[in-house]
Amino acid sequence: MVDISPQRPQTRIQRRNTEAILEAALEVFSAQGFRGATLDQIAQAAGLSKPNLLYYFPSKEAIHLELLSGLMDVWLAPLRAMDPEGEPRAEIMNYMRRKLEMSREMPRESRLFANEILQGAPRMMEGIEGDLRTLVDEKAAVIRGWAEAGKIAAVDPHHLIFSIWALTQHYADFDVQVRAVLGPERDPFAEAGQFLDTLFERLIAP
Amino acid sequence: MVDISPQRPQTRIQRRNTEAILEAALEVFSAQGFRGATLDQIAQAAGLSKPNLLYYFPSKEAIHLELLSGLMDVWLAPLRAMDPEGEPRAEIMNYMRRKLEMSREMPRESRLFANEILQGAPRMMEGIEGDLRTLVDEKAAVIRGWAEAGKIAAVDPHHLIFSIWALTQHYADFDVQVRAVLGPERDPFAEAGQFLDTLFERLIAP
DNA sequence: TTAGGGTTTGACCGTCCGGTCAGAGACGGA
DNA sequence: TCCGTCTCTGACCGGACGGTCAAACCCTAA
Repeated sequence: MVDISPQRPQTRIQRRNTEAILEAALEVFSAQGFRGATLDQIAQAAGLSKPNLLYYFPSKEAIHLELLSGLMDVWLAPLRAMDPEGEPRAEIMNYMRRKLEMSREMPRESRLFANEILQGAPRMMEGIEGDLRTLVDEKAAVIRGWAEAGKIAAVDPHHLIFSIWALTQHYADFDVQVRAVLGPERDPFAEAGQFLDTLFERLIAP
Repeated sequence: MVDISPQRPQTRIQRRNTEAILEAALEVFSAQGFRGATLDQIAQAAGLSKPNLLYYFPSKEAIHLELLSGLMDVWLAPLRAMDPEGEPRAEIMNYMRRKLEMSREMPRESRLFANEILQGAPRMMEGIEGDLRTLVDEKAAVIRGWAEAGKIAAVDPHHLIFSIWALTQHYADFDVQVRAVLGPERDPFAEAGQFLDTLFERLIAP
């Protein structure tokens, strides 16, 4: 029996294999979408047989769900880290930079997320309407306070956050398009760092 | 025999049915992705039987391809319309506004496109590396000229275009997330119009 | 009205794919 | 060494799905 309960008294083999499976599943799901991925692909990428894979997870859906639920926290960490007591412009710029770095370091996670939202977020709606919305509203209130205090320009806080998401995730989710347009010599993420610094400096400067 | 050649001497029935199929396919593909969509779903949405659908198109892939190739031109039209002889700031702002309007009026097309790019653009690469790249490079050169003439701020033209894509398409592709965060009373697209006007005004002001 | 093509359908096929199962191997504690 | 549990596998199942086909239906132009 495999124990999927919160605290897992796992053997070495269990830990190694579940990790390999989740890693492989992230690779495949993010590249093919849920429906496009097959258990055979995931099993092969993980170096296991399909029945063996199903020994560790009860179903394809369970693997997907495990990835998504694990992702939510990681994904929101940078926003959570935005400090209401910090220096307003630095806090916003740092949030944006952390988010861009996540796009560079974790493009597969970004695409997994994008795939899910594109399909109408059938397996994430509760998390989005719950945790995510709560957190965004909370941070939006902080930003609004900064704007009212004249520390940053008066812009809609929710859309400011959306613009950070859109611009940073674009470089991960549309990577192939960006690279195809820029050509092989240019470094999208390095340039994006420069460009987005300029963009947001000008947007939030009081 | 159905004629799919460039100029089609179609009967009324043919035109009606191929249109119904493409409309239905757009609905289903954009919501489920290529792999997630089934011919039965498309046929049902089009009000036809599956074999009848396959009388008009040789395969699922062919329908998808027809949609994508038709989409490319529509999608790039606003950028094509950017006039090198026009007033620089107005041209850029109008391009952004047209793009945002397309996100509002054609969210399914936007999601179809996003789905394709996310999967690595297996069926669009030639178009992206060809037409799209050529057009973007051409317009980027125009924008660079405007910047060098001091008509707009000095920003990287390619990334300026990317930012317009990212910000406008975000409201179509991530619609469910945006609405879930904003709540049912707020109008995402109306607010986006305001916000993006401010953002790009500040970005490109010389 | 009727011949001929365009149009539609039910039945069917082969494959892919998620998932099951009985049992074989491997491993560790006593 | 031996036993019990954990781990792994080949063979298989049933449903979904893309696609085919022969035959029936219908529309229209002469």
